[in-house]
Amino acid sequence: MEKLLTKVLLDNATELFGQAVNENSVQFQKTKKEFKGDITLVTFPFVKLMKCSPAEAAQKIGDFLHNKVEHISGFNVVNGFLNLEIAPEYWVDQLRSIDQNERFGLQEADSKPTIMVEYSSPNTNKPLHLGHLRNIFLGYSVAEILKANGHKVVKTQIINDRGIHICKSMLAWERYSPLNERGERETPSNTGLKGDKLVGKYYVEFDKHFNQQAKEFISAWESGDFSSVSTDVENEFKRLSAAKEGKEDPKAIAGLDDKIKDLAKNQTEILKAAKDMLIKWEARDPAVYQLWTTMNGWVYKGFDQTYELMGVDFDKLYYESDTFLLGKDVVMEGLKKGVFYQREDGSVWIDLTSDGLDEKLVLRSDGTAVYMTQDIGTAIDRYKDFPDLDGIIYTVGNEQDYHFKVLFLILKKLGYTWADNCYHLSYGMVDLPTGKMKSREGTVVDADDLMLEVIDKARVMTEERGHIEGMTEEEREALYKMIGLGGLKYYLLKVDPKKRMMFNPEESIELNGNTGPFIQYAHARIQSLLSKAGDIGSFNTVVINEQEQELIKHLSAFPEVIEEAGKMYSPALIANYSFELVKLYNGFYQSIQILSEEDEQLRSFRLHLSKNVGKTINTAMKLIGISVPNRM
RNA sequence: GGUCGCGUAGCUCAGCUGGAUAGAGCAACUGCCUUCUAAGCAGUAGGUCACAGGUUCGAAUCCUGUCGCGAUCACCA
Repeated sequence: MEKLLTKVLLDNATELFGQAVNENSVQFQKTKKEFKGDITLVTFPFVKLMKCSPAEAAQKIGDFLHNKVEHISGFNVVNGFLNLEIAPEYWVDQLRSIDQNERFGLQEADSKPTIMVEYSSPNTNKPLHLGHLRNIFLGYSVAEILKANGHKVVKTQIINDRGIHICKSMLAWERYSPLNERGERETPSNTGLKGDKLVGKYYVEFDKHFNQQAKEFISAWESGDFSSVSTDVENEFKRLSAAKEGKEDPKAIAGLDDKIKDLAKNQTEILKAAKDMLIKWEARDPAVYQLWTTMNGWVYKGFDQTYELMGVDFDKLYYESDTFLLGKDVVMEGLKKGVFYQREDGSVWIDLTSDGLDEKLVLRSDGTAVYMTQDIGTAIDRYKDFPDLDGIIYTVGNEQDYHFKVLFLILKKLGYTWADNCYHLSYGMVDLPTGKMKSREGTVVDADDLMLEVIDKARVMTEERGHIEGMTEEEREALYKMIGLGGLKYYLLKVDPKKRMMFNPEESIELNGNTGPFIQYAHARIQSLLSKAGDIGSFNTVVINEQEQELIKHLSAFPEVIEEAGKMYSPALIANYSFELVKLYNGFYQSIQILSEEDEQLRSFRLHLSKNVGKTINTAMKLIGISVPNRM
């Protein structure tokens, strides 16, 4: 309707305004609740052209549209705002066409270019935590939203399966894992621990010894004992300690203490051992490689379990161990082309100062790759893997904003025009009421624990309410899972992804208000209603009330919401839309009777309306990865 | 210190490509289940949109500055 009205105004601009007008000056908005009408035109932009007061302009345009456009049944003017009223029959027609469209809101599948969405990039030395949950749910949802917009989507994850951090877990496991009576070290099968948890446990174990060894160095140094370190280290320690003298600012002192700690850490035997292991790994040392394969295997099994519970999947997996060497030749080519430059020590850099950024290293002086090198190579590689790829979306926290800014800029400078289609889906960190999540302080919320907790909470609360008689044990378990995870996903996705958010454990398992279960409940009620109704018949002419009209109006907006959510990469728009829809429906549901309505036409209309609200809830929730029950 | 982001009700968040009297949920308080699922509905109360300027017919929204919070600025990943 809005498009139609805009077109009518533009087509008749000369007659109305005396000259052609820019499309941007035609501003429609939803009519505010307190005024009569459905759609409102802001008339201020036309006042000058028409050389009259806003009220007169509105009156004139209102008269014109009223006569010209079929469904405009009336209008009123308030403060220069033209509130247009749309005939109820128009909305009834809208409902009919929504009803006939099984894929309401969705664009034709695969009608738009292919987009890759990378939405998980776990390290294999630690289990997944709450931050990963936001990341993964967000990326999964955006992938689904893009599909709904007609894009072909390749879901992917990059698995960080190599590097010093993995070696740390490996080393600690070899050194500190107790042997059982059969002489075996701990494994997932002989401990019953999930593989990622077991490996994570040894990463923590490494850190413990690591810190202990560093501490020993520092106390030795503080007592003047430098017997086990080089004079360079000795001098550096003395320099840092001297710098601390006389400093008042606790932050500055803490910074220096950190540097001292790093210095000590670098001297530890255990870190050196881990580094040796990494070198052996890179040389494909059979024993190290074997250990690496085994332990990563445990982790993947653990991750798979977590992903399954989360209800997410991937079309293509990338492993860093396969890709970490990529990009070097591209850098060498870029060097020849003059995109990069080489310093005396042989390291390769790019100067981005003219773009307002810094100089950035892309190859170390020893010729090895850095993170950036790898990312350049990997991106190019992905376009080789998927020749019809149009863009890549990287779902990564906003702490890496700078990295991606640089990455895309480099790709562009290297001449890859598709760099413009790469997008960093940057999301804000998740905070806890107690502050930031810090692994060192043990305040990290484990993904598995959290999911089991919300499911358990859903169980307790569902049993309390007792709508589950007659359900099998399996059905009940599925329901608890649906509600618990629905609540958690909704909680994490309802806020704007770009924003830092607060995770309140209490609120995340709430069932009332703006929550997943609230929306699921509405769906269950609708299904219950429909199953009691039997044949829902058909309707021709009905007189609908304001609530019904508002509901249809809101339903009609669904396709645009999906489109907007796709453009903004924002599941939050879908969540908020759904919440509004359910609030409107609940108001309607509670204020009228449906099954006992005597007017057959009206009864049928209301059932159709309910059915389509249910259908839309289902579609919308699927887009944010949430399933909806028929009973709860 | 440079760069980027954020600051809206007691709490958590919408609204931000400028438009009417700034909206929800939670928490608090009032009502509503002999009637389709009360995980619901109706209502009351709660605001210097961090602060100060500027642009505009009109600013929570755009610009500048100040304050506060966060991130980032590695031959780490």
